[in-house]
Amino acid sequence: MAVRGRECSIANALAVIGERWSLLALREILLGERRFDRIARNTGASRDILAARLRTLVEAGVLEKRQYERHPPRYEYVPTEAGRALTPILLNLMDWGDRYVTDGPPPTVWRHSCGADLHPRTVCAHCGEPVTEDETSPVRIGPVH
Amino acid sequence: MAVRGRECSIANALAVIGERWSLLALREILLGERRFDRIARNTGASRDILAARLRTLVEAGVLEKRQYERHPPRYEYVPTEAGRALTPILLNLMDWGDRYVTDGPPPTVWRHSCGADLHPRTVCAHCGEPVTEDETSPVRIGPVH
DNA sequence: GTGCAAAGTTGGATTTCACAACCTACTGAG
DNA sequence: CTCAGTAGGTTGTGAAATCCAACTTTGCAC
Repeated sequence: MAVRGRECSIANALAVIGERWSLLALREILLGERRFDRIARNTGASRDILAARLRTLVEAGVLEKRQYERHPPRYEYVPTEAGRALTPILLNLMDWGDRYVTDGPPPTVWRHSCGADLHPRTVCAHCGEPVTEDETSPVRIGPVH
Repeated sequence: MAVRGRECSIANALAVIGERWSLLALREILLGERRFDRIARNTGASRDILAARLRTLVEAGVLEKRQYERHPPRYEYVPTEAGRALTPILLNLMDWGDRYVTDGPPPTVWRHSCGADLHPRTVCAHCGEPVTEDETSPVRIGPVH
């Protein structure tokens, strides 16, 4: 898709969710918000840009636009499976922000079903050991165009 | 920091790494590239924007700019601890892109030190169980300004 | 018939971005 | 000595995206 640069699923993913307000809109939706006005207020995005981003996300299959009222027509945005699969990314992003950007205590805390406050850890699906930079290495890299 | 919208470490993180080319530059650096020209070519970013992004990342403490040659002055960019801590986010992003965006096989494959091809899984640091949307819930949410 | 709400769209000013060209300071080839 | 090449940017210009406020549409409550 990308005309230039390395062929890479990170670039492809960012083409879908990498615009400025996309991930914040998805954060609100995964927090349970469903409606345009509330997503706009809670993210701070301007309404025209938010409308464009939501349209992109629907076209990409990350969100579904559902009519919940016929007269007058009213719509809500619900995450698809692809949208729900972004939860780990948002939690890792929040954790990184808590550690390295936000001053003071974390503004938002999540709880896991086990009862503990949720701190995400990314592990190798095969062996279960944590993934850190020195435990991983690229074995095949996408070509640069 | 953000004038409006929810107080949230996701927004704070995106203020640092959410610009269009920042994560792709970090991808190259975590793949081992260190030099401006190679990062520019491999990402496809224009040189002026890349220079601005790298400056932001250095100011934010994600990268360190190191002089490796005095005459003429030459610099390389190396990740700090905060930069290396982005590895799980990039791997999760790549995995999501592989699954939901990229057509065909994954362009880039990583290997974990255990020997297997690396597929990241995000788990609860406390109990080790996978983190999915229905196993998590926000318990305290940052206020909206 | 006035006010309110939801879900956007429209117009205009501002800001950012992309692209090519240029600059500085060296190195190596001929 | 001159020319090409490399590294790491900066500058200028025009195109594109963004921000903001106001407006629209459809219905409901008073």
